[in-house]
Amino acid sequence: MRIHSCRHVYHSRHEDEHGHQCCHSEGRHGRGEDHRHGKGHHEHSESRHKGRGRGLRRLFDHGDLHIMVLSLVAKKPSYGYEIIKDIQEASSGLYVPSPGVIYPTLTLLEEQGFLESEVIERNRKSFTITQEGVEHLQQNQETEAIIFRKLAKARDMQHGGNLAEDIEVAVHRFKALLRHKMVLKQLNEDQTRQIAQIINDAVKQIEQVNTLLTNNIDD
DNA sequence: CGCCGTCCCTCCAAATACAA
DNA sequence: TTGTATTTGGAGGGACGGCG
Repeated sequence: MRIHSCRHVYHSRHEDEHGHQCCHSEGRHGRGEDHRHGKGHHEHSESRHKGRGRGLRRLFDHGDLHIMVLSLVAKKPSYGYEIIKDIQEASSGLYVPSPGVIYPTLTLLEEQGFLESEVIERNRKSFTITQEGVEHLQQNQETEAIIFRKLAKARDMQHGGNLAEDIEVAVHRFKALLRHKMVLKQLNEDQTRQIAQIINDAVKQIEQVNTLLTNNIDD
């Protein structure tokens, strides 16, 4: 999972309230991998946490996202962008799946016959759940319940919802300070090394905090 | 009307963890 | 060690709306 990093899935520029464009060129994105993984998706195991890790665990286990997407589409027909926003909202911004995750998932679910799509206005692909999808969702009610419990816990841990904002402010201050010092060439080689060490230590600590957090969510 | 910003989707390359 | 599954970021592009 990602703790609301400054990645901006499709974040528009105006959404960036401080006017800073944290990364990227334009808010557009990607496809994950092709959806060859046809078999054995939905078996459940707590021990499997694949993907880009660097010590950060995913919020969803293997196949959980499929159930989450099915569940959201079952409630109301949706298109990819809306599903991303729904999941972001449901997790209070703690987890924002990238388009490279959502679109292949939607395509896969469609290929499996659990969803069907229809191109609506503005070339959006609106997905609706099929009877097969409803049955599949019923068979995975327990998984669905676990997912929503995780999301509820994530919401609870948001301390009123401004956690991510606090982090962003801190990062902003940090960047401004560093930039200022570097631009003015106030850092010698030794100081630069020291700062790099501090940053690396901080990263380790943040990873530890995140591990604790995701473990709590799993409980 | 043209420019620009935004929305939405698709494709590609790559990183990472885990299983075989 | 290799293959697989999952996820990410970057890039490209069509459609649409607002504005000068």
